[in-house]
Amino acid sequence: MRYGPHHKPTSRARLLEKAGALAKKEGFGATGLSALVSAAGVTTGAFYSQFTSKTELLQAIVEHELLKLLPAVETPDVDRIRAFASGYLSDFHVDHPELGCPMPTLAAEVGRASRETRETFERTIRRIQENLMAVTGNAASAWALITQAAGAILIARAMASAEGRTEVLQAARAAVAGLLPARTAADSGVGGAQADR
Amino acid sequence: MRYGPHHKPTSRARLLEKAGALAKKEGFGATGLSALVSAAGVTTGAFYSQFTSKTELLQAIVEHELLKLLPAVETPDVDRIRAFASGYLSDFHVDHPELGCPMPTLAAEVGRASRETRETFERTIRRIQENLMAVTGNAASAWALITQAAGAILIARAMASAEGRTEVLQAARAAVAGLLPARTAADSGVGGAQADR
DNA sequence: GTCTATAGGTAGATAGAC
DNA sequence: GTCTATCTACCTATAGAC
Repeated sequence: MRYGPHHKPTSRARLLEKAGALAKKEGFGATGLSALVSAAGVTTGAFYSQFTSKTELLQAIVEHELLKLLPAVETPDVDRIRAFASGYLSDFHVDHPELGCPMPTLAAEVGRASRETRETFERTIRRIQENLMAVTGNAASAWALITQAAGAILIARAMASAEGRTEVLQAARAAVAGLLPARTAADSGVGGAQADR
Repeated sequence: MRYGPHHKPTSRARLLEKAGALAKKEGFGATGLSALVSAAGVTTGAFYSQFTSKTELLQAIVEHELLKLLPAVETPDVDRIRAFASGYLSDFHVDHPELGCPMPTLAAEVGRASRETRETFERTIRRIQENLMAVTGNAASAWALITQAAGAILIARAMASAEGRTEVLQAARAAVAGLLPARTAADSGVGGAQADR
């Protein structure tokens, strides 16, 4: 869907977007419902007209956030995937969890959540993995790409020093390169590629 | 230190061990202090005689749990590291967070914690990475080994189906094999290696 | 559908007895 | 050092007005 410049998103859409960002930044369980709904500019009354419980919100956020990653991997172009990985494994991503991937921030909480929530996670992450398969050529490398990238952001954020974070990110970039088809001798440029953001 | 059969651990030691297991299973922030101290068989009074706050407990748990991993990687023997990785990337580890590595369960919370807590994490994880370097031969592969393994457990636990979990673990095992020195043609056995657990 | 107000429960932390 | 009892604050969820 496309929206005009003066379109006001529904309460549900604003909740998914703003509460999702806050949950990624501060943790879902650690953030009170009042903070989550305030971020979206509404109150608990509006929230409970859209969701039946707080745990249902986690499920909706996980699906919404993972679907936002999908367009970036819907391509058979290896260079576009390389560029995306470069942006994913960046200092910016480490420093801005609220704008980034939900896996490093929320996957541990999903692992402790209801089966329904985990089914939503699995169904959606599979769509990402299937798209990556078109580039890696096999299922295992696509999964390894995902877990290497998510794990690197998870650990980089837990490090205190900028040097430590850089070491982790550099290592992950090299590992991801090893999981993707080799580059031809012709187009070997020196890094750069700011990726999608 | 070694203890005799009738040695009773100190309150602090029991808190680190039992509260650590519970925090890994249910999440640190999500678990109330009373549950954490009850798991150790003590009360809040005993707790506050050992720690000044709940957040200080997280820091102590992170250090304690990471140090428990250290002996397993204190070897230059590639086969022992391979065996350890096999146990790490197992169904058992996915199913028993309370007995496993603190990174997949607690790293996201560490990333949101105080600088002091993150410094403790970085200092201790570096000791593990330095030991792995003796086997991988370079710093980057040692980091990539860590982030690949932790990321795989993180994502496997968020999956709903046994099939999904198995796919993720298998992919990670293959990726880890690619980061370790190649096996000689002589000793190529078919998997197995139940590892230390 | 969304607001305000509030119910009932539990959180982290402290005080005083022993 | 460790217990029990308790403080204040905040939690999720609901009720009733509009």
